[in-house]
Amino acid sequence: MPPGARLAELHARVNGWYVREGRDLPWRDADCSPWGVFLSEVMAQQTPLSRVEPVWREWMERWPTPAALATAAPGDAVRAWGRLGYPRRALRLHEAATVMVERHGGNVPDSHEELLGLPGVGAYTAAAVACFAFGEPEVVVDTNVRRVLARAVEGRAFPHLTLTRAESALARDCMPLERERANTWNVAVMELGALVCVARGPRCEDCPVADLCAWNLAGRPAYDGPARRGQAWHGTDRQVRGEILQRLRTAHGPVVLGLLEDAGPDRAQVMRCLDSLVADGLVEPLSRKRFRLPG
DNA sequence: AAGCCGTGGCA
DNA sequence: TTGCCAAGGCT
Repeated sequence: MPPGARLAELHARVNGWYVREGRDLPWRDADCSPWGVFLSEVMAQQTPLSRVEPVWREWMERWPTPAALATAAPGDAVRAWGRLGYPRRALRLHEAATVMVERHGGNVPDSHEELLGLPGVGAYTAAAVACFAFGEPEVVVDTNVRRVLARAVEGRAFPHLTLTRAESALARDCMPLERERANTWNVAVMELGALVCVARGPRCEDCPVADLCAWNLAGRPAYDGPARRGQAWHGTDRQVRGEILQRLRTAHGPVVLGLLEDAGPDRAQVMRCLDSLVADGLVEPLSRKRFRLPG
């Protein structure tokens, strides 16, 4: 990307904006544990932070350390997950806590590589935890960062459908070299994407780099790439799985099959979804006709 | 590597 | 109402 002076200006503006406007989220507190950061990153996957915060507080109070969660039944994690969505994340969090106890002395590992070895942790989460919990200058690329760079640098309304090598390289090249600035930059760009450079209705009037933004300078041209295919919902297995799990969450003990069969209009589909939930470890069959969250 | 995996708010 | 989108990961 741009020559050094332009890049330095970008860093100064974005980092300065973040210091003024960044949200005071609990996992951003200086005294928040790495476990708290780890929890927040997994909960935030594909999930608005407004929904994450109350659940995060409950979990931190109930399971303040990896060891505490590892001691709980996986089903307790699934129930406490509530309706955050993608409940397999709750299961993986429980598994990750177990791995931390067994292989990392009960601590969240501090390297990108070790973090990547944990269930439910991919490139983004590993980088985010290494950076936000341990100060490592990893390249953090999430949907917000991708959108900000697509606009500010590439002059496009949205990034490509999938993360490309070129995008990762661009993100790396845009990061400040100095360690502390790099750490602030990572949160700051994400925050800018979350609050100002949003997907729909970007608030360019409030953007600290509007006069440096390639997309804004080009007159904010419309997105011209391939259509982003939205995911269907009504009638899908995901909807039925969600309904089955919700019934098990709200029940306190085992639930008989008869109370699950009408979780969707198609009984065959419901049975298929029940099987897939069992296969995923989200549901435990006590017999052919009684089910509960995994104990 | 495209498709699947929840849920709810907002335009 | 319908579709889009949200601090992605896994197969």
